[in-house]
Amino acid sequence: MATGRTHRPATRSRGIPEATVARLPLYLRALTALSERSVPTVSSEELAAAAGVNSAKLRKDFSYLGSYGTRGVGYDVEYLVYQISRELGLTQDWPVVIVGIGNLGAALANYGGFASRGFRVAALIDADPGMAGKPVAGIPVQHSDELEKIIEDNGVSIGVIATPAGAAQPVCERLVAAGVTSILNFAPTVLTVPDGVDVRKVDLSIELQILAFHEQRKAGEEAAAAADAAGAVAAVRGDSADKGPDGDVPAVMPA
Amino acid sequence: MATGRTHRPATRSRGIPEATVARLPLYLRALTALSERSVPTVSSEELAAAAGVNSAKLRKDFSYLGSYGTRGVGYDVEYLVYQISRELGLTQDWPVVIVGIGNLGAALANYGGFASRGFRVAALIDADPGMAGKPVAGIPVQHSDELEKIIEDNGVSIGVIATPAGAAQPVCERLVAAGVTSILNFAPTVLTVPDGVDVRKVDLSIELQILAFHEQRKAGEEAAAAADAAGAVAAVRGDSADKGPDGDVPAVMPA
DNA sequence: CTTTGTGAACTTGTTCACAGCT
DNA sequence: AGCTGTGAACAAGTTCACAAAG
Repeated sequence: MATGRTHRPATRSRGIPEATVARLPLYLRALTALSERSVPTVSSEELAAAAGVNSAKLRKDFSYLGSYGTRGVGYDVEYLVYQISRELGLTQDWPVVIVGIGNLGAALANYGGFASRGFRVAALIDADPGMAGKPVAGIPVQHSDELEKIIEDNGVSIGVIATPAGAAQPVCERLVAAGVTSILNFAPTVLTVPDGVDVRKVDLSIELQILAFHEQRKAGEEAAAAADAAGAVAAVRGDSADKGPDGDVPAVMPA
Repeated sequence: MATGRTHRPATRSRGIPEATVARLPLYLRALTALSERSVPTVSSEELAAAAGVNSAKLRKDFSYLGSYGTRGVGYDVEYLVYQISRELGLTQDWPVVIVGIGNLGAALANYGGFASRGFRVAALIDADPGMAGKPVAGIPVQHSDELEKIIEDNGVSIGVIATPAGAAQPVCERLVAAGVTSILNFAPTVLTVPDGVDVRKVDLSIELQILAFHEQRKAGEEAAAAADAAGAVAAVRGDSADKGPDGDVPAVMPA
């Protein structure tokens, strides 16, 4: 659909790596805190520490945006706040709808940091007619029949899905059909969308499972280290595997 | 602190890439759905589609776990569910505490998928004495004075932080001091933790900002494409930059 | 002398394409 | 014949280390 966009202004080719984009909000938050404390300038070292990354990465990230620092000095806080905000598109404000006003949807609607940075909750939508009209976070819930009309009237392009898993895909399709092109999905499902629509997912149980993996690995390392120290062979856990490599037995190679 | 763990059992060196680990929960979810529909086997192609990845990636991911498939046939659903569960550490169950029982904490406590897969909410903790004893999701909230005792008594190693931003770092430190080594952080702050402690963060406003970036880029592309088509030069947005490269002006290079 | 900005080296992750089993 | 498992090519992301700028 899009015309071939091969060239770009000579200045700086608009190819900010995805990993960098994902960190800009982090930098912006750290910078905003500095700005509130009226700190005028900050070095890559200090800012990196505040954002929890290393300074080389931060400098490289900023280099994709342009040359915004002063050698020997650092970065001007206000100026960087502005540049990053603009880069992220936060100088305009984005109306957002939240669909599915259960526990989570209500929590999201109440979330303060929402309105602060360029986002405005344009509507709360739920399929339960009993919810209609009830105010949540000061905004009356509307019935999902109104979904298309709300999207169009408010020019909404970002939708948040906080419905049960089963409802997510149909809701997603209605949002997209009505003109939404970015979706933040809290439902534990894979959403299928047409090209040109962005989906990001937030999934509690996936995050916990990743933590469990590392937690288990830590326990294994400990056991192995202990066995190492004792010079003993660790006990074999009884795994009922009938093929594939053995279960993950903490074995020890004597030095 | 850890003993040098350089060797490993000859079988299959325990080095599952992080990116693969992050996808295992996705595969597991798809497989569980198949299992519930009593589907006996599945091909990499089918499973990949269900998990929203491509089949080469899925096969490569599985190859890190071992050779669990059958050529010409596919993967045994039940068997894979078991292997992935074991790999993720979900065959044991993990007691979890949630600290900060506001809107979000309550929503998390009520989240069903929590208990289902190896995780058990061992306690809900809040700093407000008025909350103490109140049941949320059937579990009585306990006061934060009890935090250390709860962690130790229940052998909790995973903590979820759902407090306001300001409280997150102190809470984090108490959790870690009491023995927690994995933290899921919902507060919009960077947590600083000692080595050996894992932190994962879930941050609504970061996700929205990333979406806004892409949304803005889409709008720019559209405008540029339109300008292209018209053979006209797009209007210059009045940016008040005093240095650095120009604002992101959609310029056009005439062929 | 301090701190940025960035090529170049390195590491991690993805995709390709096909040999090897069943 | 069909589908997995995996080396090899490729792409993305990170870190190093230092020249250039103030």
